[in-house]
Amino acid sequence: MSAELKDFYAPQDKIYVATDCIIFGFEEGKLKLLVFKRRVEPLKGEWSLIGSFVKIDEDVEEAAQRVLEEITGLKDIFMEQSRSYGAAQRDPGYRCISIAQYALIRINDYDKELVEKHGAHWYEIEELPNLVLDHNQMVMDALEKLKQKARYQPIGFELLPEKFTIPQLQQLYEAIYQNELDARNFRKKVLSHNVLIKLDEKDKTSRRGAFLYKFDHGTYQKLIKSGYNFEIS
Amino acid sequence: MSAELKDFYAPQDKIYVATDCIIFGFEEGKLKLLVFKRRVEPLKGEWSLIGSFVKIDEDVEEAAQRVLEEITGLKDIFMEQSRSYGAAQRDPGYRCISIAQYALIRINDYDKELVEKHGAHWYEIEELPNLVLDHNQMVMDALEKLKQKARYQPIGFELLPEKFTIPQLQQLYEAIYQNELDARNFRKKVLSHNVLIKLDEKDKTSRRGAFLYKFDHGTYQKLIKSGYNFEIS
DNA sequence: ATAATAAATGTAATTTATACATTAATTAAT
DNA sequence: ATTAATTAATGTATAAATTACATTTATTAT
Repeated sequence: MSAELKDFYAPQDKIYVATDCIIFGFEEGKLKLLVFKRRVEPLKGEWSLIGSFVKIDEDVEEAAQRVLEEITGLKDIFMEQSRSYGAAQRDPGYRCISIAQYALIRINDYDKELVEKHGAHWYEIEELPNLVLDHNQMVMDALEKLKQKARYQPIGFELLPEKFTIPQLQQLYEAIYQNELDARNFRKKVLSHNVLIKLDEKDKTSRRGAFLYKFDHGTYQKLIKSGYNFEIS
Repeated sequence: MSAELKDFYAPQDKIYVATDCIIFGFEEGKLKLLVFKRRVEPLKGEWSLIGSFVKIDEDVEEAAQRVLEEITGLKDIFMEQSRSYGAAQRDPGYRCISIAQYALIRINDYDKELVEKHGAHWYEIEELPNLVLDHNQMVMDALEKLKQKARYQPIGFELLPEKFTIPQLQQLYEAIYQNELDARNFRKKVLSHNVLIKLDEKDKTSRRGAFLYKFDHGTYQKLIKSGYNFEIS
């Protein structure tokens, strides 16, 4: 058997596989990121994304969901693969590749308690501290993917409470796209897709109060099956 | 030390990391994919993407370039990460995750000779055979990424010879998008970006002959720096 | 000289995106 | 009770982009 084929049969180089979670949340009109104090040397105590090594009998997605559940107590969180980071020298400790996945979660007080127990902190995306290794790059890449995805699929709703107002939705898109949108044009556009259900309730955090809406998953599913394009702004 | 932290310090589960190459080419107006006869059991002799295990001291990108060079003799091929495949049971042999990368190469006779030596074959993308494992899925996903990318960045030129005609370019975009385009509108649009240089030569495979163009990398670089959007159709 | 082929070209109609200012509902203060 | 303050809600005109569509031109083969 040739050396080449032998390698193929019995490859010798196993590598640690990790997954790191870019956890986005939305609060007070700001896009936020959940970061953690690193618990191990080297760089112990530095800010870091949360991650885990992938276990031998575990899907990579499972590993990420496991980590998220440990931290937030939530199951079935929306998550998308961002990309993998495979540079040989990316981690000074081990040879370790990482598959970055971004998660969208609804921030609420319950989450925040759990989160604090893990020494974590919600940072505004515009005010992130330095993170260990290539984690800042991971955040930038994931944000780019989120921007892309949000433009064509209504994943933004994963970041909002079930009931939300149009101005809240606009703030969210402004935070994701990092630019301002015209209120009239925005409202026209999102309502034109007919996937929002107007409720009889109002959110009363402003003086006048704004009507609450919810996302119509049923209509949405029908529309995507018919090839409808959900471009927003 | 807690069990959790100990795991973190000395993780036990190393995993084989592979990279698989989705190699696109363009010939006779068709988008094509380079596939190989699998050389090892199980599934020996079945059609497969080409790939390799990533070596312990090798970047994942390096591994893919190494494989590509072995097969085609070409260095510095255009390549983009598609996504990773991390299901625990995806490969019946080993626990192995794979990072799929798609490559765009200019098919020519020289390549084809080298390629045939490796038991490979250029299949039209519309007529792909069954591939081993999750490789058909990898192709579908990579094609989707290629479509996305081609819409906003002129990567299609990586698939064409240095000199090409507008009708060839149109055929290429039709093959990638898998739909037909209007010749007048297409020409207007691509020329409007001012990144094509018209040459004095004609390609004479048709009776009338069509003017050859080349891509103006310099102007392109300037334009992207100024934030220009290269949407094509 | 003619026929066959594919390249090259312009315009009008439609759709989509953009810019922009006022009125309406409600609460807090007096 | 009246007024002021705040933010939600709304329409229209203009500009820009996209789409649909048919004829002429250059060249080669007969």
